[in-house]
Amino acid sequence: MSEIEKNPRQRIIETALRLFYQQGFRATGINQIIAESNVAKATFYNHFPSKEQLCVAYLQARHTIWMDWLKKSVDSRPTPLARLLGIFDFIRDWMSNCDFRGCAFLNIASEIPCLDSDIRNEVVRHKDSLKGYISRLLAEVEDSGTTPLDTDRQQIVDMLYVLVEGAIVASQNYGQIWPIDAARQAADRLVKH
Amino acid sequence: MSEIEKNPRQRIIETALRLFYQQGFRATGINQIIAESNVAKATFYNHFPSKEQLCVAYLQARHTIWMDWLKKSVDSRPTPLARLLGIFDFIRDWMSNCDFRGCAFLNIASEIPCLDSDIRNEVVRHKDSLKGYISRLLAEVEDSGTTPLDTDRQQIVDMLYVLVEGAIVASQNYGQIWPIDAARQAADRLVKH
Amino acid sequence: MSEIEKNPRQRIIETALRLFYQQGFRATGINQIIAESNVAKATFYNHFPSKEQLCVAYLQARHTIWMDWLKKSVDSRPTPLARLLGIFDFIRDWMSNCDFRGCAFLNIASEIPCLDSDIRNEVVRHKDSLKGYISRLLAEVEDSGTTPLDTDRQQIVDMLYVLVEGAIVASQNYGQIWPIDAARQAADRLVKH
Amino acid sequence: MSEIEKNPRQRIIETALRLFYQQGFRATGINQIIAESNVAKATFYNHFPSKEQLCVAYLQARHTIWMDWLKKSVDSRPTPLARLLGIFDFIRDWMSNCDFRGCAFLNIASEIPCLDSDIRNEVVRHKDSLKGYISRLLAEVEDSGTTPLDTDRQQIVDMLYVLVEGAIVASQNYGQIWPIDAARQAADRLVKH
DNA sequence: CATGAATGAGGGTTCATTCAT
DNA sequence: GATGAATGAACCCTCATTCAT
Repeated sequence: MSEIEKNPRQRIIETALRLFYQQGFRATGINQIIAESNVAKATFYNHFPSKEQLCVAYLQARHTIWMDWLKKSVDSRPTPLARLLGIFDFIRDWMSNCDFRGCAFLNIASEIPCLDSDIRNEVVRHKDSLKGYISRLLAEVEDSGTTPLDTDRQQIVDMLYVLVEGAIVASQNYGQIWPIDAARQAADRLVKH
Repeated sequence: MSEIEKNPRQRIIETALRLFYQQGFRATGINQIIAESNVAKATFYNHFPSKEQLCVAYLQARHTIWMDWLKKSVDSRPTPLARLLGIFDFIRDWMSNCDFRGCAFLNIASEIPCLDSDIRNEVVRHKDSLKGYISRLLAEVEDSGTTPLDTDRQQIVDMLYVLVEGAIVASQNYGQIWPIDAARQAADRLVKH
Repeated sequence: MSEIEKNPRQRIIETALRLFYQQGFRATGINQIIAESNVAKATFYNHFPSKEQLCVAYLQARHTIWMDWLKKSVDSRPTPLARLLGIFDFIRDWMSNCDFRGCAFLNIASEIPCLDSDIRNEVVRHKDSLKGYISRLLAEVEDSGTTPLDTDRQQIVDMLYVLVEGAIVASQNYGQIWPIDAARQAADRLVKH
Repeated sequence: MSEIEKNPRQRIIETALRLFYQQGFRATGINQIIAESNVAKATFYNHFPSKEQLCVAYLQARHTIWMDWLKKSVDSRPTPLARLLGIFDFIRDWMSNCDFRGCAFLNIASEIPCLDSDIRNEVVRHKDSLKGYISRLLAEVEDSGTTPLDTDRQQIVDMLYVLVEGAIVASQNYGQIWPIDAARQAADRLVKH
């Protein structure tokens, strides 16, 4: 099925997935989006009331895609601990393949200072979802282990989540992999001790 | 000394420090900068060849200011360990006071995907400087301790740096303090064990 | 009968009566009209070939409504003279209740400079009708009076009509009632002397 | 001096005087204005912060021009009464020459329903000025007359003002001269009796 | 060295209308 | 007869930058 045969909304979303991520929100004009989506300007505005709302739809689509990537990668690991740390292995692969562009959500959030906006809400929802996923992976580790964690599990989750964020942005900043490895090692220690 | 008496370059830098940080790079127009700097448009371009170069100067100024804040806060702590962990205490205070706007450098980097640009280089320099500072604080902890760290010191530095970045961006995302506390606790553990 | 049960054409006309009058012709978009009429876009164009033709239908509907208002008000007065001057009393009430938005027909005419258009023709027809009504009311005054007017009746009609128009637009401009009172007083004098 | 040599602001105002009057406010796009003014788009916005503010400037320029026309015409009449009624003679000439486009101020007001806007304020100022002028002309008639008016002068002024407005809009509506003559005749009677 | 005027490309959005179904 | 999708031109406005003075 050629690109042109898909419905306009889908074409717009796919273009947004590419351009918003690679160029940023403000750096990407509506004109470029409609041009590369092969869509008339009014058609765009029939589907999305504003650029901001397209951004919300973009983040929702990105959330699904990225979480699928993550889960698929994590599920391929053999043990609960490998799956938990597999988050960092996935981030390693993903960051290597995205030219170290980093997290689509944090990048957008950097451009939108206002905390209570539809866009920022979508970012928080994504991170909540990620944190929930970390929590479930950690629970599996606990269940499988002989010795229980000596710390409140939620505290460990928070630490792991912070390590994930740090790994992403530090790797993005340097355009290098080592921050992810450092985060993985730190996570490994925090979980084991 | 009234604002108007300062030299134009300084007024522009101060305006940029405010606007670029609060609004973002692309969201801040040259017109707003020159208007709030009480400077003629051509005067601006006499001092800065482009908006991008102003951004570089902005980041350089911001680097000095932020590192001074950090060091002043850290220096007030009594022990080497308190100073090392004091980084997170500082971040707590700072983020509470900046409306959770987060790191000026990472925010700009999110808007500028191209890795090899003057702006991104300035961001890396800042983070290198921060990492070096962490390294020195950790060295003081080591020197004062009875038992040496059982890990390569640079590895710990990397972990701590990643925790710092994670603390900042996670706190920025949620508009809340808990990620900083989680990072501090993780750092505490990593250093002690 | 609920709004939604009326036929589409009627719903469109009623929406146009509201929006064209309150906002103006050009300021009111087709999209707003179809949205507030709960009508599909193509349904609209099935009933009206163009926005301009909707405007014609709007003016025709407005003519009926406004003349009914006028006549109902005038008919409630006891004497021929009271009825003639009752035009101004009606305008007083009407302008007070329409937020001084003024004459729907003159407002549209202001937006459509071209004299020979369907829209402008509709405006002229309305004003001819109004002038004819004034003429009939004046005839009743003449018939009831002992002394005939010393001037050609049509001349008086023209003067009264001009006073009516002046009362409306001056009151609209100022958002005040006094021009209508002034016009009434002038009409009173012109008829009596 | 060729058109192109005048300064941009003046060229823009002159274009606005032509286009806003002939086409209307909303019907005239900024693009047409800048094209016919031979001005770059940004140059336009350097001189006028918005289309609305250009409209204000347009009305101010129009006020000066129109009042000058009026006064020059009135001043050429021999007696106080001829000068007072000369207002209608001027309107006759003016309306014949403007293709019955009518009053620039009332036309704009028809497009801008909101009473408390910069534009509507400018309209009111113009009409206040016109009414003041009528008042002064009437005062001269009174001073020269043997018998004083048996009515409060301000009441007569209001009537005359309403007649002027009615003459303009009725003539505009019909594209004919007779409403102006009717208004003149009514004014004549009101002043004499 | 400092200035205000001017630029043209592009920003996001809405317009009245037509089309296949 | 009724519909929702799609159109492209036009809307008002802002952008970073350059120029003559």
